[in-house]
Amino acid sequence: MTPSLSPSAAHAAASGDAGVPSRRELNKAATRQAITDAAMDLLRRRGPGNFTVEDIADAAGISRRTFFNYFGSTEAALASVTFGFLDTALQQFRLRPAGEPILESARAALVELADPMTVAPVAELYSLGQTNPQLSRSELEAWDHCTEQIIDAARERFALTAAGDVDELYLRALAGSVISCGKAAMDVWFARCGGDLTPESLSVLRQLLIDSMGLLGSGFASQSPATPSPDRH
Amino acid sequence: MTPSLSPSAAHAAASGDAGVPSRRELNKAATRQAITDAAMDLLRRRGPGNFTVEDIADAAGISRRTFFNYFGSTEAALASVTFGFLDTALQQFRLRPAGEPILESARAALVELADPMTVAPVAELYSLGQTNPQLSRSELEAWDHCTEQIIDAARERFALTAAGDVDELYLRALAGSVISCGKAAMDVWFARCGGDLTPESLSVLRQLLIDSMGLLGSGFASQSPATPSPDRH
DNA sequence: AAAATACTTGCCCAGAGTGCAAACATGCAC
DNA sequence: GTGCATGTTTGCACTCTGGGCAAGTATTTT
Repeated sequence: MTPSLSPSAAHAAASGDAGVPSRRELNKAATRQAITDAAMDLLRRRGPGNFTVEDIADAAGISRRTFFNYFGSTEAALASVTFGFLDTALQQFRLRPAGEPILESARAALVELADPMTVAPVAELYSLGQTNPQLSRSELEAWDHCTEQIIDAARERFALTAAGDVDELYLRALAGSVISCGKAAMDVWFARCGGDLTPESLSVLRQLLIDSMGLLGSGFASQSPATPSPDRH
Repeated sequence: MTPSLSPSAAHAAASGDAGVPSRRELNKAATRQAITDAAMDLLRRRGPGNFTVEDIADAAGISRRTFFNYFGSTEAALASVTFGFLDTALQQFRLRPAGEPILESARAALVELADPMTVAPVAELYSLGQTNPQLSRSELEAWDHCTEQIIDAARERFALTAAGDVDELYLRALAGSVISCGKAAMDVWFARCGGDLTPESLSVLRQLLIDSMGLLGSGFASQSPATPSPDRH
């Protein structure tokens, strides 16, 4: 099963994304994948903190030095899983129509995450890394990186509908809150379902994500303290 | 020159907080402080990434090994500054009356941060560490830690007023959003005022914090950037 | 085929982080 | 005070990280 790489198409490579992936690109992607696979496997079998970069490199069939050409640390290799996960949400967000209320777009994007194929690696990573500080730190970084990207995406969207400058505080506070709520939903889901991937469990996750966006959209008005609308000024 | 440590009071030491601090506790606190001071000083003078743990230890007058008895890394030593900063906000939050709307409590707690003595170290750390990934990671961790503590504080508060179980999703989504909004306000402030500590700059920060809580309380209702309160300067 | 380019690897080195045991400081009882 | 128990610091030795460099190997271009 050789990849379809006709000589006539070869020149189109190296450009980056759309064209036929060159041999080099395929190799790099394969190596990258081999590394994260090996890392996940070791994480599963030995637990966090009980294996070295050299172990990963050996398992992936590359040298230790090459590992560092791809990732700066064990955690970075594992976090690439979370990055992929959050990129999924981000892509969904970008696909939403520009006129849609932004929280609705966020809700739609987050709900896409409650899919077995998408959430499985992250669920596993989460339960395994729960105890490891190094790992959690990388996870935080991934969420933060996603926040930055949502800020960009939202800024672009607002630039279309609004004339003047966009309020940076609005953008950043909103993006941060959306991500925090998504994270909260995931946390509660893990606590409640333990990363279970059954349809019922995923439906719980989906509902939690929807609910968290609902809370955000209503200004957290509901809960016990009787004042729904905080009078500012 | 012995500190007022009467024999009758001596037994109360070593318990943790309120009693007369023992000699050991004083020494440890002093060493801890010496370390973070030395670390901040080196950060100022050499820039992030241009000094080692050994440099810090030398400057603090302790051995490298002892440094690691106090902090797990250079970044951890620097992040203790941010921890202190966020603890200030947390204490303020805990002091608010239990009946108060929670977003109002959060607003009040955050506004306390816009104080020269409190914000100065963090402003410095922020501007110096802006470029350094290691450092930002530790900052993220500090904010996350604060989120966890706010969750606990809010849970306690709700346990007083509400009878049954408290909704975990509500708690976590709210706490995360509050922290995200506080962070967003700080980010915008740094971008706008560059960590300046003049009264005008601090008043901008105060207003940003207030505005971000307003946004949160209103569910980010205004989609157009025209509505939120105008920047003042 | 040969030259240009990109990727891999081994070698080397400074620095991070940690277990251990000896030295040292402090607290407590007599 | 003396002496013992307990907590803290330090040096030592060791493994692991992370990255510069140059030689080697694969891929692409001419």
